[in-house]
Amino acid sequence: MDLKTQTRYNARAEIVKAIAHPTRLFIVDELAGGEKCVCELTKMIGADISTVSKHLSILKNAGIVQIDKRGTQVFYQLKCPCILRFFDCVESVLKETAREHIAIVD
Amino acid sequence: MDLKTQTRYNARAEIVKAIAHPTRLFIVDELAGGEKCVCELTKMIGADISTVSKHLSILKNAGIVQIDKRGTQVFYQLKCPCILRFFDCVESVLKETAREHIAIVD
DNA sequence: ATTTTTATTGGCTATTTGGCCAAATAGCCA
DNA sequence: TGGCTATTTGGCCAAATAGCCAATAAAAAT
Repeated sequence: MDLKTQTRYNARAEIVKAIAHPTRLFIVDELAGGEKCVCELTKMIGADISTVSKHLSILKNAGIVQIDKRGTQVFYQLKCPCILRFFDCVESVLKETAREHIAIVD
Repeated sequence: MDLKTQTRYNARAEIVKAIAHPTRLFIVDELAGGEKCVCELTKMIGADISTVSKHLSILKNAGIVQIDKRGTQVFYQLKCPCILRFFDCVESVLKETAREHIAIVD
């Protein structure tokens, strides 16, 4: 694998890694319904606000979300809703795996 | 966030984490063109075969690939080619980010 | 001007991940 | 059987990740 190919896959992996966390998947799913501020997300998630803020900055640095500051609040919104289509695929992997496990038991 | 929701997102994250690595993204991309055995992939990747084998087992445990043993070789193939569609989205995030960076310089 | 609210950053620890090497396993052929 | 090839597994270490708390920043309200 040459350097250029490697660099390309590194860049892609950075983006995938950004959503490879339960909390961040949840955030992306929530943002699908429209922008939310940090405190709203924090309430839903139930972790420390500093933790949620760090998750959001990971998503922002990956270019997946963008921010809009209004007053003391910061609103996050999805930049590429195409990510949501991927969730259907993840879901189908889960369903297929579940089906196979059932088949073994039966 | 209740326990059930948390469990659901944990399961999803396991799958996303499985492809959140440059080498594993490369493997998935290669398998898009048809099954490959461990040694073929190892040659392309240029890492230790044990390293490649571990990457493959991560993909297998996540339910993304399946194996077919023939003789001494183990062939891996994509189980859910829908993952490939997601790559287009990753690519568009990268392009958009690049465009913004250029806009700052201009 | 001080306080309050909202959010980010730094520091710390615990855990997970990724890579290599060495050892073990499994099938094939002489 | 013994040797060869292909693959997996275990052990170890270095690096990255995730979470909390405390400290800081910035805008709004009193």
